[in-house]
Amino acid sequence: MADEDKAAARWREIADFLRTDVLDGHYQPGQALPGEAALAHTYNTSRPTIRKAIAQLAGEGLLTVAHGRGTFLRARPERKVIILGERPHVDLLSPTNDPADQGWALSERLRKLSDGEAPAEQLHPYWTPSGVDEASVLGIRRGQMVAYRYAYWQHPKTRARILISSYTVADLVRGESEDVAPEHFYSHLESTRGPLRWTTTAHAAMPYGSAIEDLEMEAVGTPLLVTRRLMLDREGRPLEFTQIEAPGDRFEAAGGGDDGHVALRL
Amino acid sequence: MADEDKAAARWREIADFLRTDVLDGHYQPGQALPGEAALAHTYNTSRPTIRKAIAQLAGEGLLTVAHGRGTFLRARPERKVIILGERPHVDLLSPTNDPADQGWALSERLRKLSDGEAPAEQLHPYWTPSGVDEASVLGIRRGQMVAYRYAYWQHPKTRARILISSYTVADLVRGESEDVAPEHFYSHLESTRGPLRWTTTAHAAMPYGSAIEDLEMEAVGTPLLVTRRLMLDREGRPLEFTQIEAPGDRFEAAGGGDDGHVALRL
DNA sequence: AGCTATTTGTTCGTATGTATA
DNA sequence: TTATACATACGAACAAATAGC
Repeated sequence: MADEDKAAARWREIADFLRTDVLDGHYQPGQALPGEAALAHTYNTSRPTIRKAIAQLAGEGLLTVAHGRGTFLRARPERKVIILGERPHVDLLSPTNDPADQGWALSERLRKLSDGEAPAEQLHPYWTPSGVDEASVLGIRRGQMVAYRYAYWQHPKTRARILISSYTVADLVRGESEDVAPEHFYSHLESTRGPLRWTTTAHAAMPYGSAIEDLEMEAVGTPLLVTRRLMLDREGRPLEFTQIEAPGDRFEAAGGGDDGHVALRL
Repeated sequence: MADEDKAAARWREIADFLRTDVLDGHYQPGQALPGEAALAHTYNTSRPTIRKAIAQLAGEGLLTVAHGRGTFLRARPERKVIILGERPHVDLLSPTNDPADQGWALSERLRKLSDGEAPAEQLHPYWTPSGVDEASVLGIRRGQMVAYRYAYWQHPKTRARILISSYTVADLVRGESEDVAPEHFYSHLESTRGPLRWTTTAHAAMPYGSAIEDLEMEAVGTPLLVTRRLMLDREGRPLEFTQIEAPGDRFEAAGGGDDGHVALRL
């Protein structure tokens, strides 16, 4: 008897209503939606239910919620392009590689983090045991040592941030008497294991932990775009990889060969 | 008196504890975590708070929650590769293009959706006004007509699904007397607007609406990997784009040129 | 097949804290 | 300072899915 639609949970219905409103252009980017209490009244429900619906849309990247201010339609920024598969394959983390050459700056956050040291010091490698991820990509046992380098870069105009990191199989750059200097990693590997080959991939994942703050991402609704360039020796064994982690709402990866309004070659 | 640290919300603390457990390998992929009631007791809190913490980790892609069964450590499937920037540029949605040639099958879901019609009918274009997204990519006014084609493909072995869709500026494939047949879209555009150029990009976004079910994605914690190939005429004007939407935990995009265990060329 | 216990899902009410204008 | 708006938290009740007997 005139039963309502059926299964759908109330918060899903409401999320659907709000999503339709948003996609139909009822709100302008940046515009505030009615408050939670108002919405609860409008839809004749409770605040927790409204909050669940809003959380859903925030998780879809459509809304952002600001404590004490309100809930807003999220503006979609233009995406910058990260170009992949381009030669020559420079070491983006070499101390001699200046981000300014690429139109980027070292991130403020990086400067703050490296309080006791000169900023450039950050580009020196950390010798550390490989985690499950790095080990899998490099085809080594988990725990085998790698040289880890990283830097946060920031796009001066948009202030968008990226994290560039590199993992090198430690054995290959540790001499018996003395380690290879990081600025010579690539040339050393080329001469000892070359000719080198490269493959580049892009994938997406959800960020967590410090990555969210380090890249200044919205905590929800923004995936991480990971562009990864793997260096292989002449026999196809992985030696190193450099990856760029970037907020998925502000960057895209492009195959080489087009004009490219941008930026960065991996 | 002996107040705890300070700022952090209780559910964040608990999420951090659980995340640490997961990343430290306290659980095996697929293994069930303690129930919500048990966790609430363990952490001396309420079930809603536990649920918030679990929802956070599910949103990070670490856990999956199954109604009536429990909460489980999410297994990370191997990623299949979508190759981009490769020639020749075939029309993946031409009726003459058989998914089986690429090692794929039309998705079961597509068959079900096309109940009244033959499955191949789905590859016929829908003439429809462009939405904000398509209009922006094609550089046309929102609402200007486009030819929309799509197909769901499924990888037979992994059962992973992708959505391939294409938007063509309608004016270019509508004759005065008769429309261009979809299997001749590409050759028609080549002859009227060629020589054609192409650019390919990949980006990430959060899925919503029917995409989640259509691609059989977990509702939370999985971004969408969108690989998009844009066709440009000799003057650089966009004519068409084909995009592949794929679950971000099961696919990655790769620049052409490597061996590739794979699949599909865009 | 059916029943039951377990587990997660939904919803409400309520109270209090914190950020912002 | 005050008002508004979102954030956190608890308790409770019932619904729905699942698994085991």
